[in-house]
Amino acid sequence: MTYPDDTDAFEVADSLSARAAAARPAPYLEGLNPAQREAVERLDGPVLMLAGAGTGKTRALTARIVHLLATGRARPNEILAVTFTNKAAREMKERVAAMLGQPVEGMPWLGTFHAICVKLLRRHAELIGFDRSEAAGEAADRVHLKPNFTILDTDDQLRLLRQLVAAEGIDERRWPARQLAAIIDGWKNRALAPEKVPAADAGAYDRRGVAIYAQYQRRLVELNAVDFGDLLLHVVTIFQTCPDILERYRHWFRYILVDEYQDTNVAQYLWLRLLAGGHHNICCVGDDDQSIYGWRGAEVGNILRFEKDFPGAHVVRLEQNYRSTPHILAAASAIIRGNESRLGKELWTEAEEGEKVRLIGHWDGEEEARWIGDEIESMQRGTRGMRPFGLNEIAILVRASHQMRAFEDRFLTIGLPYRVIGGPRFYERREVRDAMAYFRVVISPEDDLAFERIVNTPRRGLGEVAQQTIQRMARDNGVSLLQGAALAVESGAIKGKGGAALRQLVADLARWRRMMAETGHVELAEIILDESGYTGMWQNDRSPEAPGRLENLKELVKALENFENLEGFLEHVALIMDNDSDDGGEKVSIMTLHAAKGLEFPAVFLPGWEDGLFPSQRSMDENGIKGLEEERRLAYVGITRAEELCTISFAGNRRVYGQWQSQMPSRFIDELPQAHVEVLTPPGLYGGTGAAAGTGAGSGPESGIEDRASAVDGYNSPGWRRLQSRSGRHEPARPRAARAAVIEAEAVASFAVGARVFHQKFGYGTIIGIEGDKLEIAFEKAGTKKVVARFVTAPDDIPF
DNA sequence: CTACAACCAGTTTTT
DNA sequence: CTGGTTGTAG
Repeated sequence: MTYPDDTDAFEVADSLSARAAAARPAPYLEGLNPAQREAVERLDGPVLMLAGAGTGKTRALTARIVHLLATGRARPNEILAVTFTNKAAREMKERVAAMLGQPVEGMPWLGTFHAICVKLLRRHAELIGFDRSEAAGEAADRVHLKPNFTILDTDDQLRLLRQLVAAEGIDERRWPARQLAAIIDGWKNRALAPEKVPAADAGAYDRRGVAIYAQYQRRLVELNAVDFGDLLLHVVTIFQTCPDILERYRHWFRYILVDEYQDTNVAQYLWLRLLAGGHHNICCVGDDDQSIYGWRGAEVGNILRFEKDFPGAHVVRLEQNYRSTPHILAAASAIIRGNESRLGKELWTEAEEGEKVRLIGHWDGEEEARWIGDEIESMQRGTRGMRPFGLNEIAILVRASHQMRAFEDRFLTIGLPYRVIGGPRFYERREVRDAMAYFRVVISPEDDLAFERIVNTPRRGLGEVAQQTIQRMARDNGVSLLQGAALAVESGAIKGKGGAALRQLVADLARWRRMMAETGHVELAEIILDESGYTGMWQNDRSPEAPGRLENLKELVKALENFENLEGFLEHVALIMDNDSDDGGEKVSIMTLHAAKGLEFPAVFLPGWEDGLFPSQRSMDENGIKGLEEERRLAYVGITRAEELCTISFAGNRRVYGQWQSQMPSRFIDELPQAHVEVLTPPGLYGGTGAAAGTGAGSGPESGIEDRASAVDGYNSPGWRRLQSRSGRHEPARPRAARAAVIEAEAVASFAVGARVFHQKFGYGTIIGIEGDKLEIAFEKAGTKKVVARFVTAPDDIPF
């Protein structure tokens, strides 16, 4: 048993120890403040590094690793350093390398929870499994995971669950499989295997959740697959049931470091406790005030409880902030002080005063976007006595992604370059996943989930019936779907066009598989996509997304060039969902508050501070005070992203799902400290339409001062009431029910050939034919369609 | 089997 | 409003 990574990277440690022995001052300790230095040098026993926003946490963390190496406490491969994201892992690797002055290939255990668990699980896969007796009288045989298991993504996971749910005869409309997937995820986040799910959860998913969960886990093992949650769950299970293995790793990992500890879930927490159980040399870095992932299983409690979990723990507080001005810090501190459950920390800085946090209200979301667009343009030139800002220095941080659209629309019209960070990831896009499914089937013909995905994509005339035939063939003969398909072809079980197409597909797959030996993988990928008809499918597609999808396929093939072979590529993709394609030009960044964590910008805009939107109504409804506190932490994260200039805004009216709604300013606005806030005068409030908005708005004389005090005081300011009174302009005058009745009455009357009408989805059009209650309408934008009459109104009745 | 209209639900997101 | 899913007609 020599599993821990024994690859030698000892020279790094040796050369460093040599340097340390020479008694030269350690360069990596220079410039650290006392708190940082303590966090670096206190190597033994449990340490909690409470690192506020912008306090140099990564620097301390990397210095600590280097210090461990330099003092000879551990070799590079004896340090376990865990992060949440690949980006963080990469950054840490780079910074350690930079500090060491040489690459860190010898740190195999620096990575994300998931990546490290994959490594561990590949070694011990066979320990995960279950006993199955084939039939009565036969000896039980054990089905277990193999080291080459595949990692399913959420899509595959869902497809598998759907099958199980359907087999149970459950109506998916009442009980969506998606919901069950979330429940199972929740259990896995808490490290609960099916048999450990508490009785309190027995009612989940129509009382059948636990049973299907158990089936799902078995099915995964049969498929030799795991989902993301399993990576943690299985390793925890192994540690819990195999003391000898746990002991081995406890010994091997002499020092443990954890980044973003406030984001750990129960499974990760158990994992860490098990591994640190021997020596307790664990250093957790985090900030309870920045825990914003409760909704996906993160437990703030983990960090709040640290000192109880690890008796004798040393808590080091990093409170000197190197990022933001005093005004910004004061605003952030005032907000976060509203939270009860926190360990308590007070950020301070030596930086110059700078600008106050700016607050501004608007009529509606569009005006907010317009104002921010104008403001950014003037900031580029330098405005209000401030230095000019480059677009790369500016970010807009929103609570919910749908807020982004107003900005995108506005910025497109004024030609302001922007980039959206986050959003759908490259490897999650349909075309990319389809293409990868083809690769998967070629590499591993027994990958049933991938086969299912591609068997009728592009359309080959293999519908539900044909696919069921294939599945029956496979099941009856105990073989994979692909082999089942081959049997179906030979036996002629599938007739006609579909049969011929399937024969072709099976032959193609076999041929591509043979080609793997002599053809380069990039070329092979192109051949597969081309000959399967997949590329052609999108070329023939007239929908507006098709060109983009073809682009993505090209990009995918290009990405292949960075790998030795297809297998290596797929392994990489399973764990890494990076999407860093950017031309690097000067652009404003738009992202969610969640996506902004860990980033910083000289100037930050925080729009949409309205009750219900931020704090989010749903968060408060579902999690009460805990939900509100998490929202407050989100506000804290948002403000502390700003280095020099932070602008908070809210709108009096906002369109929510197409309906106008009047909004109340966020309760967080009340929590802002007046002394550190400057209230800007909303454009248009003192005359005009907002066209004159922007540049000069804040310089208004007394009226501005009056508002400044009152708007921070609350919702009763004159300025705010004026904003509210304007909201009426969006509301249709007639009550809704009356309006509907009128529409119905008039609509029936106006249905005649030649009449101009309006449809919710297709817009304006002219009636060109009538058949019973169906109208044939030539729409101006959407072409000719047949539509049920009640979905159509005469345009005069359109209420706005 | 496919295409298209109707229906419906709708934060935050990483691995 | 919008996108994703479901139901039905050809």
